[in-house]
Amino acid sequence: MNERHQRGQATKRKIIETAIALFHERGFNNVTVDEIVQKTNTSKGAFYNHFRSKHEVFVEQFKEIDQFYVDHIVPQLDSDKTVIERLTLFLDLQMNYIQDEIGWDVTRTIYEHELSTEHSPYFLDPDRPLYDILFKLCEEGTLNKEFKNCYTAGEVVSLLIHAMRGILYDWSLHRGKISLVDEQKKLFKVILDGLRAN
Amino acid sequence: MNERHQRGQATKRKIIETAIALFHERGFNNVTVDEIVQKTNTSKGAFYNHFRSKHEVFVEQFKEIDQFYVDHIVPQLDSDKTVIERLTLFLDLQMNYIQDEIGWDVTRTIYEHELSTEHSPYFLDPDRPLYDILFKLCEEGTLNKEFKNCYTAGEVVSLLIHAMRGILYDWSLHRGKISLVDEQKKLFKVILDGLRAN
DNA sequence: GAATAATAGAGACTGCAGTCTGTAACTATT
DNA sequence: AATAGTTACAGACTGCAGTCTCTATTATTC
Repeated sequence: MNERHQRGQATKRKIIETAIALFHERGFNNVTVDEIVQKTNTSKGAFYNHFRSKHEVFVEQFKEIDQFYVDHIVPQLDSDKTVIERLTLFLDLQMNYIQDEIGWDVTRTIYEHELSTEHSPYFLDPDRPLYDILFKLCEEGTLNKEFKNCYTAGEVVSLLIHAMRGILYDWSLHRGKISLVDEQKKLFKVILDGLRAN
Repeated sequence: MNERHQRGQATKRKIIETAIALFHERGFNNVTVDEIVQKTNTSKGAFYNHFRSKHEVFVEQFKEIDQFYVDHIVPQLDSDKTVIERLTLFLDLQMNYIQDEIGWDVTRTIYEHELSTEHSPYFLDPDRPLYDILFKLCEEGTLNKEFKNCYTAGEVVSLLIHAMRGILYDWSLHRGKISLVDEQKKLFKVILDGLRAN
């Protein structure tokens, strides 16, 4: 149960790397599975043995996003700051990262695929680190009474997630021609103003 | 410039009606263009003469939504009320209509395909009645000083649209298992609170 | 009204994601 | 070590959206 498996993983890795490079170069829709397969000297059989769809290769890249949050953003959230300040910082760093490192085409592809009926979406996975990060922050915010007391932590998280989705959706729809970072700043300022206890 | 054109329009109508009925019956993805074409005794040539894609036929149905806004919601917006009250009412009636009459699966399909089309998406059509409705309301709101004076009407519309997209996206993602109407109420309450001049 | 242009439509064809069947190389079992 | 089971992979094949070319009929121009 080893040598064969390892060769398999090597093939998978090779496909991921090649595919992601090609997608980045020319866009998801302009890269065919046949091309990926040819460039990696593998086959359709190999490809679909490791991935259920062309989209699924993207999920690999997408998981980097949450990992980045955990590794690089959360440690920067200085606990001297108020929860609202920390949320603002988190959202700002998050959107900057997505805009600069992930790009609208990858985001678009993920948002499209998550809606497609076939497989159950990663966005709804309750174990996604993102949800945990936000929930902990919001919980602290409700305890601190930073938020109006009619909102529970869970409700605040839901609101923020909805807003995030909307911004990222529209940014993808506009093919990056609106500024994710600017739009995010405006929307979350309003939302956090609306949540803040007076 | 007449008889031929009329026959063309009749064909187009026949295709729309048949297609929408089939989509409703078995879902967008389970209906093929070949089937539509066969059932209407037309051809691929006819179909793609009238529509640029299969999705475009589907959008016809979605356009009803905007028509509904114009015909049934806008007239209810009593101008005695403040702009914020009118916006709240508009959003409430809108989401009720989408939840009850359009349904999450149609919404999901639209949201998915708006991201995927090569052609420019209906959502970005600046002539969509929705944008005009919202803009006029928000413009009045800024003139009235109902909103904090740092926001232009255009910015307020953008915020509302982002929020709407996020809510509808998540509702579709959850396959209607969250209440569109409830989530909408919570989110827009916060946003309008955040926008309101003190 | 003859000649020319325009276009609704027919249907064969292409491109590509995803499936299906087969196989060779490996692993597990006895 | 012989046999049976497993799996990474190959590549032919299918299904379907969308394109291309061609035609027949209607509109326009002189």
